[in-house]
Amino acid sequence: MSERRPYRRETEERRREDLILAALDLVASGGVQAATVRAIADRAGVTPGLIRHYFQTKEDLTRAAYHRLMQQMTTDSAAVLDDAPTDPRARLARFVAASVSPPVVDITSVGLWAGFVHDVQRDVAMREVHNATYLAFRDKLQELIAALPRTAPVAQLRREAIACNAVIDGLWLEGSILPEGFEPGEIVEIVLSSVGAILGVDLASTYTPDRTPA
Amino acid sequence: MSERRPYRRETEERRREDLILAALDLVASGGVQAATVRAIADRAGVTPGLIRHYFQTKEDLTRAAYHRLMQQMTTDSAAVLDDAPTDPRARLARFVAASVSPPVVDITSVGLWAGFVHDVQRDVAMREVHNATYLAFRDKLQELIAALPRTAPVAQLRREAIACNAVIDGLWLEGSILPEGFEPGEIVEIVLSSVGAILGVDLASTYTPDRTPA
DNA sequence: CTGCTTGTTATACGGTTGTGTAATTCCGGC
DNA sequence: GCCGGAATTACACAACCGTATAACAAGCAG
Repeated sequence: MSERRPYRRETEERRREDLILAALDLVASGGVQAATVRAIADRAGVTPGLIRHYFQTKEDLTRAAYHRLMQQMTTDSAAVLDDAPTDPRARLARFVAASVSPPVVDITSVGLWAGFVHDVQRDVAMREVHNATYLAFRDKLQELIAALPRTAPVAQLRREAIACNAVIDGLWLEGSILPEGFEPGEIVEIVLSSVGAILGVDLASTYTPDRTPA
Repeated sequence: MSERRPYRRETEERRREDLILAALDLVASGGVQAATVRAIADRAGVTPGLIRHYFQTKEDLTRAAYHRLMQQMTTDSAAVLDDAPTDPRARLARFVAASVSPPVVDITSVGLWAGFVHDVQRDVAMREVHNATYLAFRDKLQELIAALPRTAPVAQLRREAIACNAVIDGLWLEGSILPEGFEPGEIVEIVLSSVGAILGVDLASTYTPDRTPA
C-alpha cells in the first residue's frame, strides 16, 4: 500500500554536515537525551538507517558534532582579529569582547556545551578535541597578552592567560545561562575592565564597540 | 521458586536521602542518561517501584537532586567563613580560595552540574533553584567585597562581584575539567592575584593557605 | 500473639532506544 | 538506454525506558 519514500542522492560531505547540524540542533533545544538517531534523522530529512551508513556508531556522530561545535566557537572568537587594528591593546580588547558577545554567547551555547561535558570526561577522543581547542584559545590569548607594550616575565604570562581565560569563561557561562540578568553591554564592560585590571593595562578606552557596517 | 527479596522499613527522610544521593552518584559517573529509575533504585539498594512511592515522578527526583547539589556546593564554600578571621581581606581571600579548592572543585562536580544545565534552562522550578543559589553566592561575595577597607561606589560593587564571580566560575570549570593541567596550589594563587587585581587590593599576602589541624 | 497499616517488592505494559540486515531506487558509466 | 553499484529506505529485534498497579511482609498498636 504505502509508497516507498522518494529521495535524492547527496555527497558524503553534505550528508555528514546535515546530520551533524541536526544533532547539534537537537542537543541545543532538547538536551542530549533528545538527540536520538530517529530524531536526528528526521530533522536531517532522512531515515534513521542512513546515520549508520555515514557513522559507524552513534558515538561517532556525537564526537563529530562536538568537534564541529568547538571548531565553530573558536572560529567565531578569532574571526574579529582578521581585520583588527595593529595596536596590541585594541587587538586584545576586540578579541576579549568578542568572546563574551554573540554569536559565541547565546542562549543555547552553554546548554549545547554542557551536554557534551560528560562525554568529554570519559571519551579519550573527545577529551583530545577539548584540550586542543581549549589550549588553542588560551594560547591565542597569551599571544595577544605578550604583545602588549609592557615587560612581563614568561611565567607570569601563563598565569595571566589562565586568569583572563577564566574571566571570559565565567562571563560566558553567566551571560548565556542568565541573559536577562545583565544589561546590554554590561558584560563587555566588565570583561574589559577586569581583564585590564589583571594585566595592569587600560583596555576599555581602546575598544571600539562595533564597526556596524552600513 | 524465587524468594521475595527481604527488606527493612526505613524513615521517609532516610529513603529520600539515599535515592537523591544515588541519583547524583549516577549522574556524576555516567551522565544524566545513566540515572535511570532502575539504576538509581539498584544503587540505593531498593527496587524501582519504591522511587514512585517517594517521588511522584522522576522529574521530581531530578529536581530534588539538583537542589541538593547546589545546596551542598554553597554550603562547602561558605563553611570556611565559620571560623574565619575578622580581617575583611583575609575573610575574602579565604572564601575565594575555598571556592576553587576541594571539595567544591573536584573531578565530578562539573560533570554533575553540567548534567542539569539543560533542565535548568527549561524547567521553571530548577531555574529558580539555580537563580537563588547563584545570586546567594554572588551576594555573599559582594558583601565580602563591600567590607574591604576602601571606598567604592555601590554601582561598582555589583560589577566587581560579577567579575570576581566570573573568575571563580572559570577557574572552577577549568580546574575540574582539566585538573592535571595545573600545578598544585596554582589555581588558588591565580584566583587570589586576579581577584586582588580586579579589586585593587592585595589578597595573597593575607591568605593563610590552610589551618591543617593536628 | 494477632491484626492493620503501609513501606516495599513484583510484575506488566506501551513506547523508545541503538543496531543489524534485507529490500529498493537513484544515478553515473558505458 | 540500460546496467550495476551504492546510497537510501524499510523492517526487525532485543534491550531498556518511565509508569501503573497488585501482591506481599515488616513492624507497630492492641
